[in-house]
Amino acid sequence: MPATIYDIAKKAGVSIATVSRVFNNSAKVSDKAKKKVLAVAEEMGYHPQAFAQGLASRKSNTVMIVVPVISNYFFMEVLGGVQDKLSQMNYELSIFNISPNKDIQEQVEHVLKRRWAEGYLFVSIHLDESCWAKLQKYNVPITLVDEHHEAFDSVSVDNAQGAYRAAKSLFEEGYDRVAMLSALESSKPIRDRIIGYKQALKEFDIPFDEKLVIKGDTMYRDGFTERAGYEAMIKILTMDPTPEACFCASDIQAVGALKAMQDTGKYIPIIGYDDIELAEYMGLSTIRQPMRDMGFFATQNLIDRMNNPDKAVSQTIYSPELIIRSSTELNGKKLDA
Amino acid sequence: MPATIYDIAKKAGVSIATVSRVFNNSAKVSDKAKKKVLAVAEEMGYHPQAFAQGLASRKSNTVMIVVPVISNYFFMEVLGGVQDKLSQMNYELSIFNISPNKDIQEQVEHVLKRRWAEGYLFVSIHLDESCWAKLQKYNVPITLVDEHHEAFDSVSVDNAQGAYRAAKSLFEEGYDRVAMLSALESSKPIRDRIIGYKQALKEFDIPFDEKLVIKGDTMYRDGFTERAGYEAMIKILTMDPTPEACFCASDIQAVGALKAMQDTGKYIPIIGYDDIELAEYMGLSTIRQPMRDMGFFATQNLIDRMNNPDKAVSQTIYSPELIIRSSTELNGKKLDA
DNA sequence: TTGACCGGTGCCTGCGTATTCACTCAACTT
DNA sequence: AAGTTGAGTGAATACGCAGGCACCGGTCAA
Repeated sequence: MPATIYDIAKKAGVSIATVSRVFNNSAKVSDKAKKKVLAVAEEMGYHPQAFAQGLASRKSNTVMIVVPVISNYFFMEVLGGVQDKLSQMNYELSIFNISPNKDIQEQVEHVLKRRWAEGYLFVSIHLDESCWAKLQKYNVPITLVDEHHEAFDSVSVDNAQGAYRAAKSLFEEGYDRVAMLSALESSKPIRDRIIGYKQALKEFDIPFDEKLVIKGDTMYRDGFTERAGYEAMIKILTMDPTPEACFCASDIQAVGALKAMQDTGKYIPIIGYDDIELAEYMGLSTIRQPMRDMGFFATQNLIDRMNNPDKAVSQTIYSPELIIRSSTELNGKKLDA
Repeated sequence: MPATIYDIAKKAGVSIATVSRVFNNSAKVSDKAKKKVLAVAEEMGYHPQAFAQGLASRKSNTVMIVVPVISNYFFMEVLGGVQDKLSQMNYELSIFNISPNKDIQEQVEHVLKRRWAEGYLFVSIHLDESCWAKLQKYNVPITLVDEHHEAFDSVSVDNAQGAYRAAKSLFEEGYDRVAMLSALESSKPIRDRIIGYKQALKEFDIPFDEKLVIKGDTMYRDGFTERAGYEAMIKILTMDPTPEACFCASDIQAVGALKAMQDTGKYIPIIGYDDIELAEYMGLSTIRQPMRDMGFFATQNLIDRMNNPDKAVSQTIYSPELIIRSSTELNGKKLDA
């Protein structure tokens, strides 16, 4: 059996209160007592038990990330940023993976009710209005990442604007028939990006053509996969007439799209979305989302709220940045990559 | 203030014991009492509090992953597998990120002492013998992923063999001067892969040339980055004589290497390591590690041990698989990608 | 000398739950 | 009829720790 605070107290000849103080740097403890306690603790391999501390202090020092898909570039980067901040602040990190098979709302509420963490980071969680309203009642610090709601702190990127910029850059190059390589439309970012795409169309007085919004067939990860991108691009390239350029809903899909172009030997300019690290090395033009920064900042924001529950709700919206590389420079020519 | 078990008990006209039983499906509770309790709980938004449950039951139902680098393809895939298993079993997931700035051993022990989780998954944690010995004393379920030690359950891939196969395949193609695009040698997988590389050299009676083991200059993430791969490949391509082929220590580095070849216009066959999803779409030959499976299996293994602490220690070693794609087919020609 | 003050310390209770044990009451046995 | 079961229940305690409060001894100023 692992040692408890009582064992340490007894062996060190002090009360448990003193042991507790030593481990919490709280109040004053004489150097002598402190050293003795630490020595005994070291000897017996003691350290306060997280759960007991949590219960007694009503603090878990834990932030929980609630997220639907874990194996995903966007999340991985956000996670990196979150962790950067968390280790600065000495907080624990838990991850709750929403299962797509069960009711999302129910799962989210269940997590909040258990009160495992002091603060929650909802990453890419999209709910409808009534659900958000219910969540407010829990009165728990929640920060949204990649989503936006007036009742919660949020950190997001303007997806419509990103798509708008991407599409616009292609129209400006003189392409009229610009396809959008899409993904599952149940994904909110996709819906927003389609909005941005349409907005650009409108600005250039080009009628919206439903047939130019294409997605793949495999809908694993909502269609944000290389495979789905490959499939979609094959469809695009076999259209008649072939679209002149393509805006992809994500870099990952763009990778598959590039492969499809190689395999078929037909090339059109494409632009991705995200600016994952690979994009630079693939010469992929894209829309940059500061994913890591978003994770970092959202975490900071969340911790701020945990420490000050009454502060005003803040909405942080990053502007997506257009990054031009070689994948949009070519024109009917083979990609030099 | 959130409701407690007492509030529910009082309002439902039963004792707290009964409420507890309802939420734990333990023993027998009359249907009538059960329904009443659930109704009241629903009404008051009650759910047992994780920390109190944990303290009282001495079970946290939590698995903790201990890992040095979070933003990393290998880890992301492993994590996906872990999560797949965990959600099947209804376990919580925590992540502890080892900081490179502090003493690893100390951090690991600290984590174990707190007893936050019931089982630990050490991913890519490499310690020396005396450290592993110390960890045994904690007598806590630990499963190693991407590492191997006789005292712990482990799930790993034979890195030496993987590198051996990669190098061998290049030698068999007739190349003699095969460079190894390496990374930080403090990384154990790197050391093992160098061993495999040397082993292949030996088999083909080619003397080992230290100068052919090249790494980049940026050592962020131990050198497992696109950038480091790019830098290293530039070095390789400017050597005189230029190596005839190259074995890369990871696919990510290989991506950078491919870019370097494009930028310089000099191409040599290369082979990567990992088989990340992208590799297929970049035509990158590589050594496949079943990362997701490893995560899944390791988790299963860990949970087995949590339920049966006395079972025999098991070492699972996956055999890496050689995947040939276009990046090794070319010969002094431009990559068709 | 007295009283205020302060660094240190221990006792005790509370945190919200699981669990043991004894108990009740009705159905069932012989 | 008395004894035997067993499902269902509640009181009490344990879990390991934090924190409030009281207390103790010494210092310093009045």
